[in-house]
Amino acid sequence: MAPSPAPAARGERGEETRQRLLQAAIDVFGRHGFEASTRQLAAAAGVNLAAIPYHFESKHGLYLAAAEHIAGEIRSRLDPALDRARLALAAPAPPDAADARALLAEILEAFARMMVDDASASWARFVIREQMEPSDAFDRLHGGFIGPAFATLAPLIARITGGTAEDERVRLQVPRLLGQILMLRSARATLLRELHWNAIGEAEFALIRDLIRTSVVALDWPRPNAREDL
Amino acid sequence: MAPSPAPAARGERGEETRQRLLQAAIDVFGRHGFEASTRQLAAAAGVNLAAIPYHFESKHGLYLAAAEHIAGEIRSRLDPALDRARLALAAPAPPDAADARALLAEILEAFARMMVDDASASWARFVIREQMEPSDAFDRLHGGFIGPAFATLAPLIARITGGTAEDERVRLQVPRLLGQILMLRSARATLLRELHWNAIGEAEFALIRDLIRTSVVALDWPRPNAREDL
DNA sequence: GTCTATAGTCGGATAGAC
DNA sequence: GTCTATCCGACTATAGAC
Repeated sequence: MAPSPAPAARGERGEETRQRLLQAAIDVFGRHGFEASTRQLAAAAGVNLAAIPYHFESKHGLYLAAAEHIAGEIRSRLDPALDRARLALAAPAPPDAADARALLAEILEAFARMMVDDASASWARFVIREQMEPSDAFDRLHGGFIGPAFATLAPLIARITGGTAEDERVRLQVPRLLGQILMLRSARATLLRELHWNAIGEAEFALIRDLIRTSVVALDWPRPNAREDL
Repeated sequence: MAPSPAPAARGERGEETRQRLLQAAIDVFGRHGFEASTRQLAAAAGVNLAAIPYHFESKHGLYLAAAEHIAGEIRSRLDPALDRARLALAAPAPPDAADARALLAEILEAFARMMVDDASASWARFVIREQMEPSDAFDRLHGGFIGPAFATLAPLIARITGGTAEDERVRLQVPRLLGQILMLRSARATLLRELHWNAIGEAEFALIRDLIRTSVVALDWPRPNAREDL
């Protein structure tokens, strides 16, 4: 019944154990899903098995904590680009289509960087798992970063294509654009094999970035207000 | 050491048990990954637990058999559209850009149908899992349908955008286009929540189809040979 | 706060009756 | 071919020493 003690009440040693478990949990749960064993988790973290129920109440508690940690990490990576867009959208003079395209391209590029980064491989797996078969952890992911990101992207796209941020056609562009970047993880094995890549380094990322920019420019085409700029 | 008997040697009852296990395995493995328990699998199939090692040697053998079955199912769904494209590409007069666009749109639409169909939910989960964390089952998926599909899509896109099927920029378009459809599963929870959909029915699919067609038309833009047709 | 030891349950695979 | 019964190792969680 009694939850684990508040972080402030814990010593430094305890806090380190907590952090190690959290990091390991993201990786191991990402790879194996919730079915991963507590032994696996404890071994990966290099801590004792009994530390899991002590710090997180249960394996399930650790799972939820991992989801929240992921949301925080992702938000910190996307917020710089998202905040620039938020600022522009809230300004008295909202961005024109060209400005909106530039802001959007920046956000998508930050997202792609994340999908390519090895350090985020485990987060991405965790999130995609929850997308396909949501558990109660999905609420934390959605509230933590998915919802806020969507709320910024929809009006940004509306500035480019016309229409409003509530229009279904506009809103559908958000997962469409993100989906083609998400494939860097959700179709990674195919990508590497068919393009004969061993990994996604800077040279490969340059091609991906070009593709993103092109798809942003193509957003309002074949609509009449398409432009060659950006 | 001795593998399970050849299908022909098995009675009708045995063959039915085998099929039930295969169907259940695709669903249960898709949901829970390889960590799903044999008891879960047997219960879902409505057969005895001991039938798994009998028919498939081991849980792992059942997993591989499930991968092969999935490849066959997906191939049978995509082949009608893919074969039309193969025929056109092999013809003495290869398709022009407009024809290629129409063929491509058909293939992508068939793929989207599959991603939306409830019956294929379990296949899709299984495949995406293998993409993120490939096991030896991925080879069967790749050989079974991913490789052949890629081999047709790359030259088809080359006819639209210019360049050759070996060009990295052309090849990268394949996972990009498929990725924005794959999101129907890999980002399904977000899609439903943010668009306030309960499910993806015919009305919702119509919007998705429009988006696919638009993205095919936009493929060779801002290149000079973009056209307003299709 | 972290450890070892252990309780109680569930895992995959098999043996042998039918 | 299918079943029940069973082995034995791995599982989560807890108790209690330190």
